[in-house]
Amino acid sequence: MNTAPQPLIENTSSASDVVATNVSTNAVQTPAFSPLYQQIKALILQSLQSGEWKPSAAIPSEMDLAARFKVSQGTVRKAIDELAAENLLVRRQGKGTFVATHAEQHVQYRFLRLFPDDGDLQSEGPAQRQIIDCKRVRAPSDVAKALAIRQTEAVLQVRRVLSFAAIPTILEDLWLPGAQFKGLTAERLRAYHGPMYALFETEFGVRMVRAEEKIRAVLPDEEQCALLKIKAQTPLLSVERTAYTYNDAPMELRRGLYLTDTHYYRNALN
Amino acid sequence: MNTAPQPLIENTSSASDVVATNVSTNAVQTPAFSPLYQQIKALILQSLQSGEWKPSAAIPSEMDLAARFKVSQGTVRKAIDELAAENLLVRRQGKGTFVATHAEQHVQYRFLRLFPDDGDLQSEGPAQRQIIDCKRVRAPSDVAKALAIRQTEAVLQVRRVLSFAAIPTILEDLWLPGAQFKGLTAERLRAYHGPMYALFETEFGVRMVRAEEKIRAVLPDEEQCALLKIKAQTPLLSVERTAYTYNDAPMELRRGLYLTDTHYYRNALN
DNA sequence: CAGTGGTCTAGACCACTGG
DNA sequence: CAGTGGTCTAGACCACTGC
Repeated sequence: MNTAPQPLIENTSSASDVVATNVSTNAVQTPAFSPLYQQIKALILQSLQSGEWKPSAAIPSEMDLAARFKVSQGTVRKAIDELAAENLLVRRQGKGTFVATHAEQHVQYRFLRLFPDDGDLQSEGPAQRQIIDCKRVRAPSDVAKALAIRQTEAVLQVRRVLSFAAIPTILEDLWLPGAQFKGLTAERLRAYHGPMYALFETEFGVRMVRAEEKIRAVLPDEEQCALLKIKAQTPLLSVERTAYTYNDAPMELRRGLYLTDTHYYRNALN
Repeated sequence: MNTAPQPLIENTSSASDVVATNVSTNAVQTPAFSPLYQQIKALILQSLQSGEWKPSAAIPSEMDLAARFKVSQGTVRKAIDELAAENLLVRRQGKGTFVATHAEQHVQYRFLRLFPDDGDLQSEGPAQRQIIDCKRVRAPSDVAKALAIRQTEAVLQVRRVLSFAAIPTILEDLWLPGAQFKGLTAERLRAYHGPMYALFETEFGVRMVRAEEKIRAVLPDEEQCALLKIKAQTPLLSVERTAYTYNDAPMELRRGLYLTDTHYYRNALN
């Protein structure tokens, strides 16, 4: 289990052999000072990314990690604290620290901010999902740009409709890099029950870690009206999401149209 | 400067006189365990709320606070860490810890999530502001509910238009509880240059700490079209914001209409 | 009861700021 | 140079979980 202790960057040699200190390079004055706990954080991140610890599994205890990295428990703790704050890890007192997952989340749909006007939660039950299409295409230029791939590369394009209480509410198009999602088909999407991002984790080893959304108000075209069963001139929320895995690598572009007659997009500002 | 040490709740008497421990009440089994640093956090919060430390001023050093509260520096540190994470305090290494403010913010408009399509920042210069109206009215029922006041109470209603590069982009109506904002007039709003929330801080001692937004897509009515100088059937983002001071007390209801032709609402998901 | 995360302390040293 | 926040350690004890 325990791999060999990883080398830690010593910014300078000092007291207890691994204490971080500043190093004044003569080169381009980049301070480049990195605290020990940041280095530990990076090492834990590596293990997460490499798949050493699978989603929903427990990572080693703080004491174990402290021994492995040859630092104090407090330093490991601070590293884990940050990773937990970023929703990459989940701490559970008395049990351990676990790799976060999009499945078995207390709130299904971690990234979906649409809520019904009345009932507080998305407690109208899970959305009904209808996969319209799933095909392999050459990446359009805007998609290629968003996913940081070349236009010559293939992407998977999925179109689906989500309904709440049998009312079509969300029309989504999403694009995934073909390289990472070989073998994804409409059938597999239909067969899977649970969040799509959970399927990505278990079937393709791709973990969506964060996302950015650009929101606009738009009017739908005829095709969109038909799919959402709405009349023309119905204003819709256009939600363009770019989702990222580790290392800020974009892995999904998603364009959603949200019907906001009986739902609203909720956002908290701090 | 230093007030007398505040009493700390001892969940049980233990080692060093103020260590937090669980107390098993025989009453309704509420654990009611509160770590020391949470109590310290609450005390700091009190001082912020009472105005002991003004916005943009420095609070006492960690060592001073530790002495004042009779706890270790580490405990004060953890309390301040959380307050900084909630944007109530701002830490500056080598200088001190300061009370956060809506003025002199690195990004003006802390709560405004609208960005231009091209230029990354809101670097098209500050928005041009036009105060349309500022009047005192009896609180409509929905406003009263949002502000947690009675319908019989007076509220200030402000209407304004924000323009970017001379293009009207945001039409906002906002309601403020009359009790806290006595003497606010259109003239004073026009005279003040800087974020409105900064004016609230300096002139009325009201600090907006967090907010929640409900976002929808809507079509404007004739009056709104005229104010924004757009043609009918232009879809707009409807952004309804409730802003809170300390203790989660709602202090503002704001309804904005955003033109998203050349701007978008940006949101980060973690 | 052992093992895990959570809190608290005391002390040392580092990095940054400003006089 | 003194003062501030930032990092790191070592050790103690507490709260929670599950066997």
